[in-house]
Parts: sequence; C-alpha cells; structure tokens
Amino acid sequence: MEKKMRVRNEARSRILKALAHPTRLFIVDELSRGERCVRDLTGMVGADVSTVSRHLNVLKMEGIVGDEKRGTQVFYRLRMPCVLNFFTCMESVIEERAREHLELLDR
Amino acid sequence: MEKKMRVRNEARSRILKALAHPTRLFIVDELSRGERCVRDLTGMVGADVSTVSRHLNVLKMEGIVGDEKRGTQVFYRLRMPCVLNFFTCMESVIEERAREHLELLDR
DNA sequence: TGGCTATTTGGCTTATTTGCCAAAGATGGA
DNA sequence: TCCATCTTTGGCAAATAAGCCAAATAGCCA
Repeated sequence: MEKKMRVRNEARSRILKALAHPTRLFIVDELSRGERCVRDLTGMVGADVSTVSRHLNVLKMEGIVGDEKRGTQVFYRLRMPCVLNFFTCMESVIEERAREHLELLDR
Repeated sequence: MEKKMRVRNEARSRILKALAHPTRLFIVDELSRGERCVRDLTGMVGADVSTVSRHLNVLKMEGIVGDEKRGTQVFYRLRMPCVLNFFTCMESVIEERAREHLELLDR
C-alpha cells in the first residue's frame, strides 16, 4: 500500500513536471484549439526550433500530446484534454491571491 | 494580449512546479484528509524535518496550502482542494498508458 | 531564566533543467 | 541525384532544484 502510493506519486509528479513550464503551457493551450506543426509553434513561442522540439518531446513522453508525421512536417495534438480543467482551478486561485495582495496594499 | 498570456502561463507554471514532486504530492494527499503538523508529516514522509519544512514552504508560497501556528506547532491545511480533481485526470491517463504498454508487450 | 520540543533558515554539494548552436536525419521536388 | 525545408539530436554552459547537517528561532513550562 505504501509502495503503491509512492509509485503513483512519482507517476503524477512526472506529468506535472512536464506541464510546469510557461512555454509548454502555451503549447498545450495552443493545441487545445487544434493540431499544429513544430514550425508554427516555433513562430508563436519565439524560441529556437530545437528548444520547441525538446519541449514537445517532454510533453509527448508523458502522453500529454501525440504526434503524427505527414510529409516533412510533424503535427502535434493534445491527448490529455482534461488538463484544461485544471487551468480553471488554478485561475481561480491566482485571482484570489491577487485580490488578497491588493487588500494588503490597501491598508 | 500576448503579454497577459505570458504572465498567466508563468503563474500557472509556478503552481504546477510546486506540485510536481512526489513528496509534495504525498503531502497534498495527506492534507486532503485534514490538517497536519510538520512533525507528523515528517514521520510519514521519511525525510529530514528541514526537507519537509522546505517542501511545505514551496506549497505555501503558491497558495496551495496554508499554515497556522498553534503553540509550538505549525499546522498545515490544503487551500486549493481543486487540485484533487486533477489527480483523477492524471490517473485515467496513467492507466490508459499502462494498458497501451501491456498491449505492446502482448504482440 | 533555562531547558525542551517544534520549526525554519544558512550553507553546501549534487543532480536536473533549460536554452542555444551546430550537425544529423528525413522527406519531397527539380 | 541534389537541394531545400522541416525536425530532431549532440554537446555544452548557465540556472534552478533537492537534500542533508548544523545552527538559529519560537513558544511552553518548570
């Protein structure tokens, strides 16, 4: 039971770690609107292609995105749409925190 | 609009990064069942007290947990219960991935 | 006050992550 | 075949994260 828990937390943390980068979150968000090829994403992200390719690989390794090669391009798509729900969760917390922050300043 | 997006992704990634560690996930899970003091958690985690204290601080900095000092002890509680929903999301993906893996082995 | 327990912080080492450039693969067209 | 385009990989440097021990801090009680 204890071991099982540890294994599970390790699996979960790998997924969370894969998501935990601004560029990768941008990619996930973009892919939530449809598949995109590496070059398109690179243009939007504003980093080196090799960097974007590596970010995509991180997401792919954890099953968050999937890829399909068509001709010379590779198209990526979101495979774990439920992550988007979590964004909503975080949003409410971020807003709440911002409000608290403002209140502190108002005193 | 672009800047706003970047700021938002940075905020989100900070929260995800704070969650992305097996020990911290264990703590979140444990706190979902009620508040706990540092010493109790340390016993369960099996790491140095200072390490656990630092993990708790990481979670606190992102508003995931809150703390309250009572006497000589500090009790931590979960402030962002919606993270638990995300665990369910990840679970389904982990299982699916495990199934795919088994299928590959069966061939 | 002095001692006891609980918690946090300083300081250090090791491991991991990130990003870029350059080079290697792949694919389709002339 | 040779070239141009798209993508991935090797290799390196800089930044960040994690863990432990030791020391500092805080509150309680004799």
